[in-house]
Amino acid sequence: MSEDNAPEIVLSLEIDDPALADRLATLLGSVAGLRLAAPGETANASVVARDPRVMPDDIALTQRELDVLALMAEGASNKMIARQLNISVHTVKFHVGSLLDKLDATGRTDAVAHAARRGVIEL
Amino acid sequence: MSEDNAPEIVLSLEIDDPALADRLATLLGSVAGLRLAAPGETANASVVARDPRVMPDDIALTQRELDVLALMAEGASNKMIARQLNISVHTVKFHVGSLLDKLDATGRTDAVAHAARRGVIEL
DNA sequence: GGGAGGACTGGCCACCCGGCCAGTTTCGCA
DNA sequence: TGCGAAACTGGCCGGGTGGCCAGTCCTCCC
Repeated sequence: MSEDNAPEIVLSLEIDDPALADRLATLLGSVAGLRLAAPGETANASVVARDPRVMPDDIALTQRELDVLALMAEGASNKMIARQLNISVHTVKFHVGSLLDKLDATGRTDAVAHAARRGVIEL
Repeated sequence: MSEDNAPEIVLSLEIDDPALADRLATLLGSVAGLRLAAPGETANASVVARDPRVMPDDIALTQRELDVLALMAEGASNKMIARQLNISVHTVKFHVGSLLDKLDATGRTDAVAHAARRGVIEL
């Protein structure tokens, strides 16, 4: 591997959709410095795809709500989210309120748990 | 792209090891037909790396902390947890404090997210 | 017997959270 | 051209949260 001392990255595929798995295998198979794991081989990382069936009725969250939700799941406070998204704390609270409403949650912790449960977000 | 009607595959990276994440981002970023997800964006698939070093073992939580953690994941407030466990709110806050410390979390939401990520609790 | 750790409780306090009220702009759609 | 939806902002306020201090019990173990 010449002067490149970094070893190959071994990737395993955990894809439900056969078509997507095939496309990814093709795309990733031709990348130098990267290799797909042999059956049973321990990989450095896995490519996982959540089955679309798990997301029955996406609870119609807006893009902004999704942004806020993602940051909430990181444990960010309203102030941090506001800074991150370049909006005011009030706007964050507005979106959080909508989130609590749509996700039928009693607080931000509950909202993140519900969202993770129904696959809206990935922890 | 010509006759290739297949849309881009959007990949999100969930890698603990910064170095590995960086290498993967570089490698995957130059693959045609494939794109890395923007923050908060919903991806077709995720590249996850469970680094053994990052997961030392179960973080030695006491039974009481596990009780509190489970109720926290249900979105329960300190007052609710106290009632449920027949202890005072002060004791709940004491356990929550230990949880935040052991899970390296900034708040209760972050704590349940971390716990769920490393399999301490099941959502 | 004495030390260590866990579980438990209390007070105090700054800050955060969520809900309420109010308003604005922009966009698409009927 | 109006009308709703989405995004955004503000003030106000009760209650929740988390960090600090303090203490008491109990059990396990050296």
